[in-house]
Amino acid sequence: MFHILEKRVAGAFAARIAALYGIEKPVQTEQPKESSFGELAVPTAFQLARELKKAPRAIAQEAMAGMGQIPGISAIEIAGNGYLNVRFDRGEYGAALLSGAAERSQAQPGKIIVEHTNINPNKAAHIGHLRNAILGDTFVRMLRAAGRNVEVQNYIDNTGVQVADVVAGFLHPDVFPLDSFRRERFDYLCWDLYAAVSSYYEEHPEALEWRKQVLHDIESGGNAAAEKAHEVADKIVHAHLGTMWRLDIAYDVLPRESEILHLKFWATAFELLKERKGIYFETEGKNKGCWVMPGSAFRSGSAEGGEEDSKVIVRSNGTVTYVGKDIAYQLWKFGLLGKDFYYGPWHTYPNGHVVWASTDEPQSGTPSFGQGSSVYNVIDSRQSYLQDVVVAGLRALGFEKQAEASIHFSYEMVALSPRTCVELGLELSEEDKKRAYVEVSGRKGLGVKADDLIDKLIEKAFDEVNSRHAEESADKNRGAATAIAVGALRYFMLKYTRNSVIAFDFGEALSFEGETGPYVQYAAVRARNILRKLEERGESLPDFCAELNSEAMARQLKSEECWQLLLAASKAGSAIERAVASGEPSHVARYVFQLAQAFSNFYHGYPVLTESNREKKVFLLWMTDYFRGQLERTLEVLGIEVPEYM
RNA sequence: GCGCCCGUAGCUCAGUUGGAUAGAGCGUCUGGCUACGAACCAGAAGGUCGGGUGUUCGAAUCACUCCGGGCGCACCA
Repeated sequence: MFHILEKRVAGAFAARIAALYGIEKPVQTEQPKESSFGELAVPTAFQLARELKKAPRAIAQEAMAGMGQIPGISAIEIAGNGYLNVRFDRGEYGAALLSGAAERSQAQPGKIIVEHTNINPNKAAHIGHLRNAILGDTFVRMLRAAGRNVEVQNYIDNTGVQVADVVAGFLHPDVFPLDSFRRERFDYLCWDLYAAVSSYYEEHPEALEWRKQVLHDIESGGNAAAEKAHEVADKIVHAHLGTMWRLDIAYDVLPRESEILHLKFWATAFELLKERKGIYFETEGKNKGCWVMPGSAFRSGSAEGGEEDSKVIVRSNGTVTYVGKDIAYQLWKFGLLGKDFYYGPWHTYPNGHVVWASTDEPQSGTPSFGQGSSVYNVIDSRQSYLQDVVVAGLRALGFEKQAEASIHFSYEMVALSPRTCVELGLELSEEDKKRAYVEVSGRKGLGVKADDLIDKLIEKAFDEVNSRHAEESADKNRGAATAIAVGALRYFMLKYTRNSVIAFDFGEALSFEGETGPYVQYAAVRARNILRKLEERGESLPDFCAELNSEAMARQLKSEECWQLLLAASKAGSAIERAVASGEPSHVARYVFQLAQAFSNFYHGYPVLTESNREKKVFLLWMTDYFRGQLERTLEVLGIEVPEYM
């Protein structure tokens, strides 16, 4: 509701300024420094001061003088040197919230593709992958809440070197006897095997021949290595989908590299790139014999930097690099390749949603994917260089609009705090101990597995729930504990802004107090409890619309404290909209925490059930119900469920 | 060497894109449960926004510079 008035006020001032000075400019609104100043502040007079060569205060006066009535606004005041402070009509505002006016955002045209997770299918997922998937999934939820049409893709590199390395491990049981690994879970076995193979390569560089051979076998197909590669990748993808589903993360389609190869996506893109001179054949220097993209295409600063800066797209042996395939894939996402995958159902989630995977066999009656109008690639910031190359590829082909609509949704890595490394039994060098954090490494097997972390969180939450609800069954308590664990984890990954490095620390991640998911869940649970207790006392929820008109609202909202609480609760839409605009899920997390704080204040300040004044009691019950709804709705955007009790 | 990111309370981080007196959580110290559940609430202490110069009505935010840290810059992905 808040953002509707925000827009209305901004629009009214913009129109006024256009009429007064002939300046067409969007007007910004902000939160006043003090709540006593009003609900919205308009700093526009300051921004116009230079242009108009006038004192801000004078501009503010002129702007206000001819301003007609704005619906829902009770007063506008000039403050300080030229702030325009706007006050809402409290009664009307409350009544509008009660009637639920215009809360649904209308659908927007075009499809947004969000690609996230993208884990190499050769080992169990770790906390770094969790940040990617949680950020991506939450961004998807934010977009959908804002009325956008979104398709979720999870790209599977099932033919790459990482899979090949694990396959090489399986093919050499003499060197890597399977008995020497923990085998209760396939993805965990591969985790250890991958680390073992990687370290074996370090000591025996000649063994790298295995990798080459396996990659070659995978490409030609119809042999033991190719067979094994399929088995490994498919099993691991299922494991990853299972891990992510624990966190309520699902996908629409899994485009796989094997089909990009078989369906010759690259060959088509290659022809286009050659034809439109996006890449050229290098005849001399270190890149002799390769097809390369000049550095000037994707590096802003490099003035004809020469071959040093250029990026090899096709190797001298004729094989294509990952970036090359990525360009083809990106073209497909926009529907620019002139080719499509075939699709087969890969997995059906418990809620009935089907995730499809690409295949190279024609199928009938399958849905269509791709054809996006904009594309978000959720990839960590270390790969920004490669993302720049992909975008440069589109640009070189003349797809300027699509290049603009290709967004690298980047985020910083998750590292481990030195303390957590010690807890994991990892030996740290002296210099690592002094660092603020230590980088995770799949190759070294250095990291925290996603499922282990989730298990640990559930275990701890289970203890907490049990200590409070010994009367409930273990099953029910485990259900609540799971919701709490997921809430804690998702919130932890979302509370930081994207470009802040997370130094993962067990102590912090396992905390359920303060700025955490469980704190917010707790607020929602308590709101529900009030409403439940009402029924237990034999009363029923009043018909709010019948008992509260705008006069009653105005009377109740004269209380400054109540008004501020309600105002805070009504800002969910505004918070989500800002978060979408800035592409920053942490803004939503921050908001929901403030929302929970506001409710906790309300909870302590106003005994609802024992209120003797009928109008006030109805009003307080409505406030409780409104808070409950806002908390639930916003948590849903964060992918956090509210347990029955906790 | 070049490019990107970061430096804000003891610790971990926000700061609505240049706005009014810089905010949270944790930790520390005080106080509050025969309860709409204390996974909570109230209060206190804690700051040269890394240093400097500049831009203007106004800078944590923009520019330049220096210091300190991180990450990239493969015929790996």
